[in-house]
Amino acid sequence: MNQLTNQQGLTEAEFLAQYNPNQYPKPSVTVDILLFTVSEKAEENTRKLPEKELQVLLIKRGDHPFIGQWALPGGFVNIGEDLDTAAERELKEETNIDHAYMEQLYTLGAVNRDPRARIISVAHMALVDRKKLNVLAGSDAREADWFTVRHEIKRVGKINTENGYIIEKFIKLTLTNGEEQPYATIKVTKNRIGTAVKVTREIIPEESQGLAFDHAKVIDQGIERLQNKVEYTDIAFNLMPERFTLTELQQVYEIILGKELLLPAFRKKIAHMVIETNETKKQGANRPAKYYRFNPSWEDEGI
Amino acid sequence: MNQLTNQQGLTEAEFLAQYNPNQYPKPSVTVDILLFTVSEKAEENTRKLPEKELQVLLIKRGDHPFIGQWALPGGFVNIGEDLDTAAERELKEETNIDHAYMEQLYTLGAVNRDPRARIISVAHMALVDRKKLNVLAGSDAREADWFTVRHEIKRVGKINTENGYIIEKFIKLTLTNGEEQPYATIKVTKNRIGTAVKVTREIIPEESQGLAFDHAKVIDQGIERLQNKVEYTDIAFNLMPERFTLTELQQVYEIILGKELLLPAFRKKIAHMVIETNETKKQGANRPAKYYRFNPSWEDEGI
DNA sequence: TCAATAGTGTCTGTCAGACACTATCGA
DNA sequence: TCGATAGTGTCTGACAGACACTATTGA
Repeated sequence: MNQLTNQQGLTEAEFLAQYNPNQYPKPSVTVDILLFTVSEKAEENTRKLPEKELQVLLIKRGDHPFIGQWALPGGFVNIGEDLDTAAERELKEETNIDHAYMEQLYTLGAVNRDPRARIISVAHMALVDRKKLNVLAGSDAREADWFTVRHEIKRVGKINTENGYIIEKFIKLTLTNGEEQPYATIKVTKNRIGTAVKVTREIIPEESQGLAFDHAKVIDQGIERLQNKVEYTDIAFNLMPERFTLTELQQVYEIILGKELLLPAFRKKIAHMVIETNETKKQGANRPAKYYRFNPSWEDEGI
Repeated sequence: MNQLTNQQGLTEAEFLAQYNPNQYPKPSVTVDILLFTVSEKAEENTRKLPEKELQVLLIKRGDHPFIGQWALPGGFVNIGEDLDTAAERELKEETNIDHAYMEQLYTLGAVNRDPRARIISVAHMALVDRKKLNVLAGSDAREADWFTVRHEIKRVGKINTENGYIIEKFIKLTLTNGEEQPYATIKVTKNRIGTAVKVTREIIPEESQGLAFDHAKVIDQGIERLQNKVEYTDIAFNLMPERFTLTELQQVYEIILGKELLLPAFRKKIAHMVIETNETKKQGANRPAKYYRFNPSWEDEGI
C-alpha cells in the first residue's frame, strides 16, 4: 500500500477510510444480452433446402415499464460482480449455456431511457449454435421466444452543410415469432462537421411498436457489428454446429449480410478456414454434401 | 401513458410512484477519455522531414488512489447527464474543443478496479488534430501532458488444448513525455473452447509502472481499434489538419499501424479519399509537396 | 431421365506489393 | 551537381465477381 500523502496529509489508507462513495446520486447499472442464433424454417418440400433465418431471443415484460412488450434479456449488475460475470450469468439463466461467444456491444446511457430511474445498460452480443439450445430458454416464469429478424435499409439521404454533411439512414427492423410482430424504425445520423464525425441512433416512435426501452437500437447495432465482423473474422462460426456443410455456412453468411453470395467465390474465400471431413450429409434427391468443421488454426498460416 | 396493470394491479403511474431505485447498492459510473493526437518531433536538420508520433493525453493524479501516477482524463457522470454528454463535457474541459471525433470504446467493470468503491467506467476514444490544440490542455490546477505512445508485441504463444486453443499475446506499452516514462505490459488471452472464443486483457503488475487504474488496457484497446478502423474507414483524417500533404497522411497511417508503407501503394489506396489543392508546402531543399484536403464524398462513389 | 443440390475450372478486372523511374527544390 | 523529398508508371500475383461446366443423388 502506498504511503504517499495527499494535500490533506492523508495516506492512502486514511483517504480510503474517509472516502464517501455516496456523496452524489448514482445510476443503476444493468447488462442486456443480444443473443443471436440461426434457425431453419420447417422444410415443406423434401427436395428443397430449408431456409435459414437470423433469430434473436426476446423476453415478454411482465411488469412495468413497457409491460407486455418485448425486451432483451438482462438484469441488474450485482455490486460485487464483474460486468462480464453479470453478462455470463444472464446468458446462463436464459439459455443454460456456459461457453458462448460474447462481446461487449455498447453502453446505453441516455438519461430518460428508463422511466423508473437513471439506468445505464451495458449491452452484450452473444452468438450460439442452435443445436446447443435444446434446453429451451425461459425456464423461469417469464415468457421468452425466438424472433426472426429482418433488417432493411429504407431510405438514405445526404444533405451537404456549410462545413460538412449529414447522412440520414432509415432502418426498418421487423421481428416475428409467428404470432407477434414488433417492429421499429431507426434513424442513423452521420454528421460530419469539418473533420469530426458523429454517429447517432434514434428510434422513430411513430414507426415503432412492441419493443421495450431502446432495445431496437441494440439489435440494429448488433447486426451492424455482425455484418462488419463477418467480413474479416471467423465470428460466423460461433453460429455453426460442430459439423456443417459449406452450403449451410454460406446461408449463415447470407442472412447476416442480407444478400446472396456467389457459390464459387464464397468457397474460395472460406476454404482455408474449414477442414474437410469424410462424412456426408444426405438430405434428398441430390448429391450429398460433405461435412466440414472449423479450422481453428486458419490464422496461423502466415507463421 | 400506459393504463395496463401489472400482477399487483398497479398502473404504470402507480408502479413508478412506488418504485424504489435504492433497493440495492449501486456502482458509481465515470467516463474516461482516451485522447489521441499526432505530433511532430522538433526538426534538427532542415533537409530531414520531422518524424510524427502518436500521442495520448494523461493527467497526473493529485489525490489517492494512485497518487502521483498518470491517468486518463475523466470523471463522474452526473445523474441528469447523458453518457455522451458527459464524455463531451470532459473533452471540452481538457482541450477546450467542441467538435472532435469521439466514439465509445469499452466499459470497464471489474469489481476491484478502483479501491475507493465499485466504479464502472465507460471509456471513450477521441481523436483531434494537433493544430486545434493551441489552447493547451490542463487549464485547471491539474498537471496534464502529452505522452508519446510506443506499442510493441513482445511475444505470442499458442497452446493447443483439449477442444480448442489458447493464444497469449504480450504487449508492451511505453509512454514518454520527455521526463517520465510510465509503461505497462498487457497480456491478451484469446481462449477458444469449441466454437466459443473469449478474449481477455490483463495487466501484468510486475512489468508495469506509473499508470493508474486499468487505464493501460484502455490505451491498448484504443490502439487496436484505431489499427482496425484505419484500414477500412476514414478515421485517420480526424487526426489531420484541414490541409495536409500525402506524406504527412502516410506518416499518420504508419504510426498507427506501427509499420512502414510503400509510397505508391499508399497513394493509390487513398487517392479517392482526398482532393488535390493547388497550394504546395515548401519545406527545404527539395521538391515541394502538394497540399490535399479530405474528400467528404469519397464514400458516395458507387451511388 | 430429371430435378435439385454439390462442387470445380477458368476468365477477368481490381488492387496491393514491389521496384524502377522521373520531377523539383535549395545548398 | 547532389541530397533530399515528391510523385508516376508498370509489372506481378492474389483474389473476388461472374459464369460455364461437371458430379451425385433419389424419385
